[in-house]
Amino acid sequence: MQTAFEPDLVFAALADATRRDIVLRALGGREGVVELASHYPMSFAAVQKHVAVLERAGLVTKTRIGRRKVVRTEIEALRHARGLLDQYEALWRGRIDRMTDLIAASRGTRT
Amino acid sequence: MQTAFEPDLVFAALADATRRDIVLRALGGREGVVELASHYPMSFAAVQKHVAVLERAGLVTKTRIGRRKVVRTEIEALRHARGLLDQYEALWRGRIDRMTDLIAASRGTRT
DNA sequence: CATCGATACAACCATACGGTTGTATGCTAG
DNA sequence: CTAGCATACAACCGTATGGTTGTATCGATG
Repeated sequence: MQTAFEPDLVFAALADATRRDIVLRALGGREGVVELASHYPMSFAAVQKHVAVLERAGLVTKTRIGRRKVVRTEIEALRHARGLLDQYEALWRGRIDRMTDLIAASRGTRT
Repeated sequence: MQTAFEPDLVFAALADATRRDIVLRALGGREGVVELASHYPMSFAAVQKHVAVLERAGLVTKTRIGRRKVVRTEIEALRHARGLLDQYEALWRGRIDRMTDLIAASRGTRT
C-alpha cells in the first residue's frame, strides 16, 4: 500500500531546491543516500533529512540493496500533485463557464 | 510585469490547506480580504498574512476597488507550477528511454 | 473634517525547519 | 566475531512560519 497523497506534505517537500534536485536524481533509482549526498554542499545528515521529508511525502521510496538503501522517485506522486493543479484549472474553467452562463441567462430571461 | 516564477515560493504557498482554499475562492476574483477571512476559523490578520504569502508567490493579485482590495487568483502561476511537474515527468520518460538505449547498446556491443 | 470600514503592519509567542555534530544500528566482509 | 561502510537518529542552534492582539493607514461618506 502506498502512502496517502497529502497535499501539504507533497507541496512542502517540493518547496526546496535541494529536494527537487534529489527528486530528479532519484528518477534513475540507482543512488544510495551517500551518493546523493555527495552532490550537495551540505552534510550527509542534512541530505538524509531531505530524503526523509521526500519519503514522508511519498515522493520517493528507499529499497535495501546489500548494505545500501537505494532512493527512487515515485512518479505517481508527482502525477498526483500535477493532477491537483489540473483540478484547480478545471474549477477555474468551470467558473468561467458559470459566469458565461449567468451572462447568457441574464440576457435571455431577466431577473 | 509579473512576478518571476519562484518554485520555492509557489510550492511553499501551496503547502497549506487554508491557502489552497483561498486560491480556489479567489478564482472568482470577487472577494476582498475581509470576505475571505470570514470563511476561516482564524483572525483577519492571519488570513491577511496567508494572502500576502500567496501574493509574494505570484499566485494571487490584489486590485483596489473602492475601499476594498479584491483578491484574484493568477491562473498562469498555477499552470507554471503544473508545467514544472510536467517537466519532471518528461525527464523521467527521458531516463526510461536512455535506459532502454543502454540496454539495446549493451546487447549489441558488449562493454 | 470626523468617522467608519477595509486593509496593512508591528510585536510577540510557540512550534517547525534546515542545518550542524555526535552517537547508535544494520549488513557485509575478513 | 570484528571491522567498517551505509544508514539512522538525537540534541542542539538560528531562523522562518503560523497564529495572536494592537495600532496605523487609506479611502468613501455623513
